[in-house]
Amino acid sequence: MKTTNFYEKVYQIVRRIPYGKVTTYGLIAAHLGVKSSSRMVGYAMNSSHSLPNIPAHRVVNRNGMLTGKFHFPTPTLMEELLQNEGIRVKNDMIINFKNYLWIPEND
DNA sequence: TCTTTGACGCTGA
DNA sequence: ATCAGCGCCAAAG
Repeated sequence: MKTTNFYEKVYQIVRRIPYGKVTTYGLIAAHLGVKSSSRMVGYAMNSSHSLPNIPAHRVVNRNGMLTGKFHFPTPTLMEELLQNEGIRVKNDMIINFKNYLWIPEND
């Protein structure tokens, strides 16, 4: 059957993001083997609101910038959640982003 | 069925 | 180092 598991894969990875950690669209896409489709990852997240336990706020772009914050119920919710996890956000950007960066692995 | 969109990333100037 | 433009690929209308 080989349907498009793209979204499904993305959701699984995002769900695996540990508390206090963040990842990027590019890393997720790369993990799926389609690093060129980094945009699709974010697009998939758009539907993530339909599913629970999808910490979309832990997913940022490769610059560590909260690009998708405007897509949240409130544009401040995303940084609020991140800061709530101990991640410092300044100017919509994660401080020491690289320090909080989490890379999806097969565990 | 075809067109437009899109929470990104990279290369070139 | 900074700015701008193009490319990717899948999903929804």
